[in-house]
Amino acid sequence: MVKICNYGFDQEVIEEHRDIYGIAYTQNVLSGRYKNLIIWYLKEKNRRYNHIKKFLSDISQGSLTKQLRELEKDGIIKRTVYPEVPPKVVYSLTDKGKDLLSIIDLMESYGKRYGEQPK
Amino acid sequence: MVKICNYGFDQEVIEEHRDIYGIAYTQNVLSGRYKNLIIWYLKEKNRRYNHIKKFLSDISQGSLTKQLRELEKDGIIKRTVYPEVPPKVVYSLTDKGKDLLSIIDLMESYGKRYGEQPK
DNA sequence: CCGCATCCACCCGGATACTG
DNA sequence: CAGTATCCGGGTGGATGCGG
Repeated sequence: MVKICNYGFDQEVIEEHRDIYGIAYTQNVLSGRYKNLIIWYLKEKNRRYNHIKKFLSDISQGSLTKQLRELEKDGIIKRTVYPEVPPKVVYSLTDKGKDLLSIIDLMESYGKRYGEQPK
Repeated sequence: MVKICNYGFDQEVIEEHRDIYGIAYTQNVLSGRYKNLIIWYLKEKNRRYNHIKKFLSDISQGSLTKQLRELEKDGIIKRTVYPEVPPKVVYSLTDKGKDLLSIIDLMESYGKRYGEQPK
């Protein structure tokens, strides 16, 4: 059994289907209830912590911070602190993060096509 | 607070960012540890239950059945039962499911580009 | 304003045993 | 072969309180 991210596969399965590496990795980066919404929200422009918080209306502070830290750790977003009082923190997409936008854009158009339309 | 799939948003947020409907919907359809791997695996050809099981080497029977049922309920895959002994069940992608392949293909190439390469 | 630390609830997925 | 039924453990996200 070979470990790939959080998945385990038989050796022979891996040899026959090498593509699963890529899928597993991306799945890992995007796994998290709010991550693709955060990335999408940073597409238009950089955002401050509180803007993201208001956007994801029902997320808790603790959860938001966790998701942001993970995205930062994976190199998807960049965190910039302005040493002011009161503090100001701005999040922006890295190049690696911007490359995810094509995926999220597809998700958006797919959902628009098949999801229930808002009334 | 307006409910969209499993998310809650303020009314004004929704009015300003209607695209979140699509993202939330697609996220919902693909949420599940193994779903995009299953869809990708059905891309090449239709597969029997046990083939999928062997492909996802470390998934349990119960989990696999649950994921397949959800995908079926969302109209992503089709389940065909051949009334033989022993039983034979084949899963295939619907058109709605095939439309997800563009997303998964992008995930695959993204992961190939940024993920750690297998040794 | 933007966090961290802690604790907790819930749900997904895992394990096991059993059927048509 | 392809499930269903049941129970259980871990991890993710929620809630709250405190701090720079």
